[in-house]
Amino acid sequence: MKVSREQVAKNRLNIVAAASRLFSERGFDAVTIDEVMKHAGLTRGGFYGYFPSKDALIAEASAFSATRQAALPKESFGDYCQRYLSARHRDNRADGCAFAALATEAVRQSPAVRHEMTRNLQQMIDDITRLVPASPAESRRSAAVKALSSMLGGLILARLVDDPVLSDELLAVNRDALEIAPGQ
Amino acid sequence: MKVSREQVAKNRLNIVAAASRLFSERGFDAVTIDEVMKHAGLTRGGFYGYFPSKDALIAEASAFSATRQAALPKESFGDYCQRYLSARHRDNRADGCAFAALATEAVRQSPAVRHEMTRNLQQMIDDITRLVPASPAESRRSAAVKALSSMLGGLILARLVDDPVLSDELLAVNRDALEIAPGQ
DNA sequence: TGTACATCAGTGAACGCGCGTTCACTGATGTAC
DNA sequence: TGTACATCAGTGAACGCGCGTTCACTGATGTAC
Repeated sequence: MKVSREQVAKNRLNIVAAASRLFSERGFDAVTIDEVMKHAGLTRGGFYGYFPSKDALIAEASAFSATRQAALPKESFGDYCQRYLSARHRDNRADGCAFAALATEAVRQSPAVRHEMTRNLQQMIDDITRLVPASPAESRRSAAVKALSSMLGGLILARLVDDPVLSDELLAVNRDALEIAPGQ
Repeated sequence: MKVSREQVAKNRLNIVAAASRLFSERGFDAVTIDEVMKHAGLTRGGFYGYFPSKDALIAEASAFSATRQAALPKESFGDYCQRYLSARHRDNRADGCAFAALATEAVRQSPAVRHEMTRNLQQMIDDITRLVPASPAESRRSAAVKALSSMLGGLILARLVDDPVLSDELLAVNRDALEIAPGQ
């Protein structure tokens, strides 16, 4: 069943996109090639026509996931922070920030994955730096790095905890901190 | 080869301690029962005399790891933060904070694991709350939650990134923020 | 433009490895007398 | 206190399942004439 060249391009994209979502939702190990291919509308065996290994897919999916949870074109710093630290983002790992979903396991993947993650983080820092209102005596970039760190930490903890009150507190406290601190 | 009762108690502790270190270092999935038992000085088959399953060990190891990276008895808030965001802590996952090592994968473990993690986090927040210098217009607890979030986020990102300069920046920026911000 | 054929994307069965788990056995512990 | 025996912690081989990966085959695509 050969397939047209455009279909091949679409299939490849579907595979990467499905993988990216599934990995964020359940982690690299728990997601099987079989599942990814099913979500992409194909079957297991076809996978190796697109990628030489699961590792290669993980690297590609890592690069792809940069697009998710990026700052919206005209979003303010405050809006971005509110959105990042929202209950909605906490409860939707699949479509959310890949760092918050995969950071502690990504470290142990191939060097290619860490490299893609690093590129994505650089990009994200740059984006936030552009958004962040300048505050006296500290560079915008430092403010961006600080904001990103606390948002990430807050979201990760809010997801981890099995106590809804504590989870909400973790989001709210960090949200408040970001609203006031940078003087926005 | 029956073994004395005290030896049994020691063995059990060794198993949990070895598991806790190994899990922090390489994640729950990558560590095998075989490895844990070898590190505890025993062999594979003996494991099921102590625990009904790997999941049960993970839960127990999660409870155990609370002791690691706790605040030292007479440590100041500043010292604690410096230590948490040190290159040494970044480069030593096995003995470091279990949240920073396992947070994103712990979410998907059994409810027991999440519950232990939640207990540990409550404890950690309480400890830091006691340490944190009061600052005007915000409760000590909020300051503790904020500090913990940014330390965790900063450390996780510093570990993830494959660029040593960026990694150091992530530690340093968050360290500086914590030194100044709470007015210490 | 139409036809014949080579290419190759996709299929699904099968392979093989690793790891969690089980089990029959061993021999030291600790209890009963 | 000493001896005989039951208990049971530990061993290591074996089982079985799941998943990454391979492979022979199929049939639609797209090229050559």
